[in-house]
Amino acid sequence: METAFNDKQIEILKVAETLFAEKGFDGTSIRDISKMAKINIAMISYYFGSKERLLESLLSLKTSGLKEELENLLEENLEPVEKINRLIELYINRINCNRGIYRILHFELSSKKRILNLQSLAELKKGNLRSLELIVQEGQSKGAFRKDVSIPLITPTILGTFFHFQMNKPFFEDILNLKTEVQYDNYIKNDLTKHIQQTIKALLIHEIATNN
Amino acid sequence: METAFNDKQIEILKVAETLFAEKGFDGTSIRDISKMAKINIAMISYYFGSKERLLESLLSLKTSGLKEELENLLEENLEPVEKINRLIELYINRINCNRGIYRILHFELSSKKRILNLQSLAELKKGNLRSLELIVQEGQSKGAFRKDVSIPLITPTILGTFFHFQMNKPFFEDILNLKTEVQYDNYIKNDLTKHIQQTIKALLIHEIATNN
Amino acid sequence: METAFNDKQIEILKVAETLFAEKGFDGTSIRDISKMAKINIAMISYYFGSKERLLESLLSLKTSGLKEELENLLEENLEPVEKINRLIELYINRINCNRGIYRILHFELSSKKRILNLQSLAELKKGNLRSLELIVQEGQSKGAFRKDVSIPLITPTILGTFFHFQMNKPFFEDILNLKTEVQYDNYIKNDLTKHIQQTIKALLIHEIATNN
Amino acid sequence: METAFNDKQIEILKVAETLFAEKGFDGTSIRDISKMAKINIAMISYYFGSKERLLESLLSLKTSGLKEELENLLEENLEPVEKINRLIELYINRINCNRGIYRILHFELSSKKRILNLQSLAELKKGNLRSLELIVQEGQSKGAFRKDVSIPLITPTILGTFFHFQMNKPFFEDILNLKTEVQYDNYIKNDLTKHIQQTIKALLIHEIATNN
DNA sequence: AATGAATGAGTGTTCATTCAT
DNA sequence: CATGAATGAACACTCATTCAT
Repeated sequence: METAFNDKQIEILKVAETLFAEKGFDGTSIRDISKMAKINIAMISYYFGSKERLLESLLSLKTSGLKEELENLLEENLEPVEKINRLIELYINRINCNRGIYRILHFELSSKKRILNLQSLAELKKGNLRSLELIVQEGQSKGAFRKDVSIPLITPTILGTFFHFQMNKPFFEDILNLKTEVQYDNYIKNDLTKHIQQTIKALLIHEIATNN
Repeated sequence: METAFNDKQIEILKVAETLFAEKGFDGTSIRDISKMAKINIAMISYYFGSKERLLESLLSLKTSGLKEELENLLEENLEPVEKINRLIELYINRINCNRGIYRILHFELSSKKRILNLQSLAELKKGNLRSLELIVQEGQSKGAFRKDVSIPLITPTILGTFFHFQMNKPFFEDILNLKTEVQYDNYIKNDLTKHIQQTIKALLIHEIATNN
Repeated sequence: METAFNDKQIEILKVAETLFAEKGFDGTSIRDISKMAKINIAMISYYFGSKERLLESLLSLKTSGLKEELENLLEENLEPVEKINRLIELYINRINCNRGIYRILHFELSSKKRILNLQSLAELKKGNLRSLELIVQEGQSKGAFRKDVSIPLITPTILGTFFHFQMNKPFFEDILNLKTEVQYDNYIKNDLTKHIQQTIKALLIHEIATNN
Repeated sequence: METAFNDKQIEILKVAETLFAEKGFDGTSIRDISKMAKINIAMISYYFGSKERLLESLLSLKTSGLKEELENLLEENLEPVEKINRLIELYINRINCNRGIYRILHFELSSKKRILNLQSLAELKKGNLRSLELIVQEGQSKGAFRKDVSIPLITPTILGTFFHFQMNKPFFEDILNLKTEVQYDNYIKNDLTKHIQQTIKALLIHEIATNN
């Protein structure tokens, strides 16, 4: 638990999150951050060591707690299908609150040979997958879920759907006629979440008749 | 049809695609490109005007033909479910061949306030959506597909699943034990494609019983 | 006599000496010093005022006592040639113990328009020269030494020979096959010292025949 | 022979030499150089790759030709003692023309763990030593020189004396009453050179009587 | 008396682009 | 038509020093 950030550090992290989300990691300079956070440019190196380590701090801050939330969900007394729905809700909600950072986490980082704390990120992903496995296997043993489903590919479908929507925000705002930020957020909370839940549910339950 | 590129331009575009895929748009310098393409650094500005316009050229080159392929698919005499499967195959295959550029197209660009030719990209996306709509609506009118499906969200599920898998390549190589490039590619062509087809099929066909 | 340094100051000075010797004055940051001395970075400015004044303190500390040693030597009842030999020994030994600081004293400082306490350094050098003069003049009056020798240039020959050897340490380690630090130090104490003594003796005594 | 520098490069090298001589390598910024050379700051990286490689270029430029000069000297039909005198003259003259760079070459570099082209510098030094050896050995075989002299230590005495004088310029200007640059240069050309020649000659010829 | 926090100037280097030829 | 040379702005980062406590 070295993550005891002071006020200025938190301010920097907040600004960094915003800017990384807007312009990507490479696209954001520490000058941009220091200017928007109204701190001296040297403070970033001073507090975090480097731009990359700032990102690391941001990642660890934003991903903290997810593991616990998932574990709590596992303990709850719910039907498997309901657990899946809750898991999707939890994912969407959490990621929606931390859009920028999750985009970096899942996409920008993948394309770089970064040295950074990828180990802990991989652990996080593995933990998430393990939680999902437990839920699905529970449903399978209860006879509620089909058994010929590739569990590791469920997460890409959940998160990928969300991210693709998010990444093409202007396009969807246009064709779905979402004129305000509120409308857009509501669409995510209601329609998009339901679509993903519906999709995963169908995948897990649906008896595919004969072919393919 | 301004796309009459000469040999050097094509070489530049090829190199640019590779490097953009590897290191992202911001992460790639025109020095890198000019070095790898063994051309003078000034050529890029000379031929394409700027780094951004080089990207535009690359995008238009790489997305050309997709529209026609989709229209051909629509004309074919196939069952709706089979058309969907073919469409998914077509998407995956095409995108898999142009990984780098599609990643930029769908993710990197979204986060920038770029001035570039987003109009034509939006048109492309709209065309793609329209094709999908036609297929789904055909299936719905034939009674093969459910009617309470959000068609615009199908594309995010198809492409998002693929991209998320792609972007987390090292992670999936690890947990799926894909040791060689060939194994990885085969997994995409077979398992991942099938997963997406299975998912969309289930979504479109599955009669969701009572709740939700 | 403002030189009443406390423990921390002494620790800082010790570390500074080491680092200045290793990496030069410009090449050493007060961060390096504070880190190695395990004190707060602000301590250096606090205790010494500035990096330059830290150097001044170090110089005055390290050069203290030399004057007295020289004066004691003058008093001793020795033949002039033996006094010269002892003086050379004294120089070599002393400088060899304070390599880093003497290098800065004689070389690095000369190239800077430093404001620092050059006056006291000049006084020191003048004192040293005066001691040498007294010894040589004694030898000359006794008829042991030639009279056509430029006394001020003797010091450059003594110290310059030593410094040049020291500064090209890796080179001489190589060609003289000095594999360990001990071998190197022994070479200085024995061979190099003898070479300088031999050189100065020859210069002072040798009757140059006819030409030149 | 890659050393075909154009006019601007030569201008940069000239300025760099001056500034390195004045303020040392670390003490000189490429901004200083670019400002004094009236070129854009980026040109230094453009032409030389880096500040360190600029130094390398400067070194190779300034040390070129020395080897040939020494070899020519070896060929000449002169008495050994005269060859030594000429060698000293040659050294002093050459180094005096390239003060700054030789100071870096012999002193500043020694204190850094530089990766740079130290190999070629070591070769140069070895070559110089070899030339000296040949001359001294010739004198020894002719019976003109003593045989109990450490040849590798002769160079430190020659160069060290000169450098020490040079490095303490203000001090010697003071005590030797050298009021103008011309007086100072003349002192080097005449008195200092003669002192060194006298010293080395005495060392090589003088029969040390009994003791020591 | 002592220090963690903070500063502004400075570092070497790389950037996309332009210009003269 | 093509390019080597050149540019100024920007980059991440480190510097010695100061200040509030």
